[in-house]
Amino acid sequence: MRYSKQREVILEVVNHSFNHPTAEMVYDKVKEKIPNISLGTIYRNLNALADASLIKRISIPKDVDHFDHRNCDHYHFCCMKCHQLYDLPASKIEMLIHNCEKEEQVQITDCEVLLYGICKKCLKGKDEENGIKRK
Amino acid sequence: MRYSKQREVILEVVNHSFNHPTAEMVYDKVKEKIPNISLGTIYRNLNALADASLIKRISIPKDVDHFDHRNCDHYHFCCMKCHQLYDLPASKIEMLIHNCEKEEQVQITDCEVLLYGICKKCLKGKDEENGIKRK
DNA sequence: TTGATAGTAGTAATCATTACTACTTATGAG
DNA sequence: CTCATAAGTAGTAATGATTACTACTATCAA
Repeated sequence: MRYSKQREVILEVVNHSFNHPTAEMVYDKVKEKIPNISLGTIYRNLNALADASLIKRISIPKDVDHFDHRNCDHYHFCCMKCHQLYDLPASKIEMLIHNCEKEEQVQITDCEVLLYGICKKCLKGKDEENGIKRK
Repeated sequence: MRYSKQREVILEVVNHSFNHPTAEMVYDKVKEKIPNISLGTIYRNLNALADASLIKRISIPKDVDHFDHRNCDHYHFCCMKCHQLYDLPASKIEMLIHNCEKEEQVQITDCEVLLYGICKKCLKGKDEENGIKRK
């Protein structure tokens, strides 16, 4: 993979975003630095970066893909009321993966745990404060 | 939700499928019993059944949605080589969910664990035997 | 330096999914 | 039972996120 300014900025934007941005959201951020960037370039590079395991792609039912910087293992919680996506700390996942590799004789390279429910805010009835919504 | 023959057959097809069918695959199966069923009817009912928690929707990166009968808890393994989706038995998930609810003060209603890697068959170099492929 | 080729902007095409429309069916109140 | 109402359906059109295409540009190894 050869260097490009566009890809550098896209990676930087994802790495500095803590809201699991969609391609569209990355597009808006990158446009601030490269105003004439093409949406196709965003998609192509997000896919390339995810394939190269430099970022992570998160698929959520009935929603477009989100992307996430790839630091240490963690998992995700999706609120079914405000559709906000939250990070949750990893703890038991390593063991789960290890067990699975042994018992099923597969080789696991990646893991996505998605929990669904109602977030703390919405449980308190403060859902109207949240920003990110599903279409 | 009112009775319809179409929805009954769709639910029956999903419940008797052990290959995590897509809407298209359900469509093909249902057509054997109701030849003039509409694809829109399949989508509408799969969504209704998933919303009513009678079946489960599985979202996989770079793939269309799959559906699954909803029996006891289990999780999924997606082979990155043959793109086959496998069931894996649940074991540690309950604990993980319980911990998370306590620590994060959220209410969890559903859980999807997706592991990625290479399946047993593909590790043995028998990938050409597999059927289901991504676009 | 330079040429092969990966990357890009801009636009058109794709295709899974949803919306729409006119018709059909389930079902519950009378 | 019967019949009005509203949920469901088939068939088709529309949507919209994503990808493909094309002509141009930039990277970088030799």
